[in-house]
Amino acid sequence: MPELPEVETTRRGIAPHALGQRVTQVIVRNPRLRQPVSPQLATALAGQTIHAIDRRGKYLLLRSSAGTVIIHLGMSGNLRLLPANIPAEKHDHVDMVLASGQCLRLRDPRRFGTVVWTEDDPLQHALLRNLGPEPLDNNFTEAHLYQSSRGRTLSVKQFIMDSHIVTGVGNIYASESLFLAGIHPGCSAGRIALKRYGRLTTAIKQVLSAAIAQGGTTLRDFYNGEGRPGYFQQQLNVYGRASEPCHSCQRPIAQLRQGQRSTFYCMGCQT
DNA sequence: CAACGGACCTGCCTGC
DNA sequence: TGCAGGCAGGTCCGTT
Repeated sequence: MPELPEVETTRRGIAPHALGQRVTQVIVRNPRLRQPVSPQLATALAGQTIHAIDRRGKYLLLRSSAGTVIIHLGMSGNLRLLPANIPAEKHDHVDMVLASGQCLRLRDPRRFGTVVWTEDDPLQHALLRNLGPEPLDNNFTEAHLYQSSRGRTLSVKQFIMDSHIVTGVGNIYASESLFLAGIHPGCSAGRIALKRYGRLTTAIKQVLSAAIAQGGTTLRDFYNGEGRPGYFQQQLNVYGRASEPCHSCQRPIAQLRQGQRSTFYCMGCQT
């Protein structure tokens, strides 16, 4: 489900209500996520105060003085803040109850998400250590994409979806960014010139920023920390628009399959 | 090392 | 109505 804009939207939604709050209780109803919920989470986090909520790529970091909860929402997860007395539903796997009477509730039907506890520097955790630059930071540049793609034969779409190259760009925003940059998703990453990577870098930053401003993209089941959907789907140019007319040239949007994922692009605008 | 397919899960939609 | 098949916003792992 969530790419960087949806995770950032979640972070902004929960931060005002959760920052400075003490966690009174942690309820783990089902620890069987893609990797098991840390067994020590409930004991370690209870009694701690959340003093920062950060994001690294698609990971959320709930920081306390004793340690950090690292959360990934997988394909289908959401993290919402709601009154703790609202009954949990089928796929509500983890509650972090706050002193305010609200709770942070993780719902994840497919259980591809992750909830782990670490007492070390979370940025050095195995899940985060090798991530590429943040796409909205100044150290994400065309030079980085250009240099790290030399000698690579895979498609540029799969290349920018590799979190070790740049983190946070998922299936929707990869297609959208390539459309904005005018680059065919099947181009071999290693054969793209520096100048084109300049356009792609700009496009990625633009698309992600615009999506954050709209509260993310809600196709099916994304809701932010306060339970509201995003609106960026109204501005999608190619994703999910197979055979509909291109907003720029009117030719029908094409669809193909890359690495078991659907890709959408315009045959006229992207070369 | 890089590329690729498969694995992990459930829900929803389509078509027979 | 029931059932099979395919698809879905992510990432890791094993094999070549």
